[in-house]
Amino acid sequence: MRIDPDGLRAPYLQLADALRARIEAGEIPPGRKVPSQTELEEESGLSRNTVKKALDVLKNEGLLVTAPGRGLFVVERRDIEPA
Amino acid sequence: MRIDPDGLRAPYLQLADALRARIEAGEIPPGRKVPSQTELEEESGLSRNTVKKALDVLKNEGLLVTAPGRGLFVVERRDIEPA
DNA sequence: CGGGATTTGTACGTATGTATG
DNA sequence: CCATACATACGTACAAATCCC
Repeated sequence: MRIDPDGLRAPYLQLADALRARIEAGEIPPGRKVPSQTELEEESGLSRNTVKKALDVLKNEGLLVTAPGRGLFVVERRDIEPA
Repeated sequence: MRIDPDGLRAPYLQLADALRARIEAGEIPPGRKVPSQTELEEESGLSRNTVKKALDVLKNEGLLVTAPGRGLFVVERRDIEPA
């Protein structure tokens, strides 16, 4: 999960991109639980807040949904369609 | 800008609601500069991050755009239509 | 062009609340 | 009751863009 803190693109966007790629590549199946925020923190070396910010992007895109106390889930595939 | 920190609705959502109402009521004309984040902090009594989170909601709704170094602007009215 | 003031963007650390199991 | 996991909020620091003198 290489994140370059000095890259042109902000780290939270790099993380969002990386996760989006993994989801769209089918690496993380729909309806499946995704690595927890804590795991993503460790994988990426970013802070909790920054990880959440990346997840916010993907939630806004409709790719992910979060369930308090349960985890992070990939939304059923319905291609690209915003709210 | 009464925000109830103990309300059922999270403060950042209360602020987003309040701003949305002011925009949709035409109180803040399109293309006009909106109170700065610092001003919104003072008006609402919320922290910078929380104000920004409220603004993120409205930006995602397409109601606002931000311009670094310049400020916050109400988007030209094109009714409700996401990306 | 320099430099300060203003304003938004990004990031971290921390504390607390809520939901689930 | 406890552990895990996400949600909200505050404070802080620094970067980048813009504006104005």
